Amino acid sequence: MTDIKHFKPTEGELEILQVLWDKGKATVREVHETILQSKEAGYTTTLKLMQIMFEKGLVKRDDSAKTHVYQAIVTREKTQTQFVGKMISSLFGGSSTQLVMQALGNHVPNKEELDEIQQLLDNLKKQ
Amino acid sequence: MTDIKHFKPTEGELEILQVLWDKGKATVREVHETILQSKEAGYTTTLKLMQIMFEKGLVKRDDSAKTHVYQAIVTREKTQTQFVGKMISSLFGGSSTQLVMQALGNHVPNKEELDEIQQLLDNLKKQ
DNA sequence: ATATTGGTACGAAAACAATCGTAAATGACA
DNA sequence: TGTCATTTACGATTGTTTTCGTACCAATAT
Repeated sequence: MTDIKHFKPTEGELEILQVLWDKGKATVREVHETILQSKEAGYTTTLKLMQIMFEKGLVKRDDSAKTHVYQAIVTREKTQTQFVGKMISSLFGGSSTQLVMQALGNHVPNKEELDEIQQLLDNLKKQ
Repeated sequence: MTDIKHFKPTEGELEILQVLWDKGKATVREVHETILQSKEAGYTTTLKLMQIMFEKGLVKRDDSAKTHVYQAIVTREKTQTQFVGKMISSLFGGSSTQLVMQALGNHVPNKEELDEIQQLLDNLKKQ
């Protein structure tokens, strides 16, 4: 039995993960600069949050140089699955189809997206 | 300009809303009993939460009798839209299609569901 | 009448998350 | 070497959400 607990990232942690997923690796400053583009935040706030994420095992870091370089440990896919699953059960009565209908109904995808979904749908039908 | 603020329900509030949406109307006890089926909780905890939701305007209540009867004000649909939207932007880089793919890929819908989605897809294509 | 039962109100504590000020460490470089 | 800028470390504060104890109230049964 492994001792790995999988925390659900908080909202603030999610913002940081988003940046790390995009960039692959990033320093606190890089993450902070990115986050600044969409909201007010103090540098040490971001730093502290990333330190906490490190303690939680959400990210790893290379601290061989003065400026630490962070990297996400939890994957985007796993986190998406985690949140989507939670949402389906807490808000869509367990029906993923309901969620799909909601998402499609409220957004209006373009042709490429429609084709992509159609393709996935065709694959599912073949089983 | 209306003065209506739309709060994002917390996790605990969501559990209660779920019950109210299902039942239409319910007393604190009914909500509490239902919640007990899936997790530990004290009665006054549920009560307090529902009182807070009342103050926030998430629910209304009939307090003409000793035992108050609660009812959701926010709709399931609006709340779903709110959460799905937030999730798309915070976890799927703004692409609802990505969310749809995720949900479908991880669940495997049955034939009825597939047909339902296909139908919606067909409608979208006609535009 | 009074005890019992089942309900509401409410304040306070506990748990969790986010923010920030300040100190100490590190490295660049005049 | 000594100063400056940058960074990490960390504690404290603030804000929010959840939990719960206790008081109080109303209806009912004894």
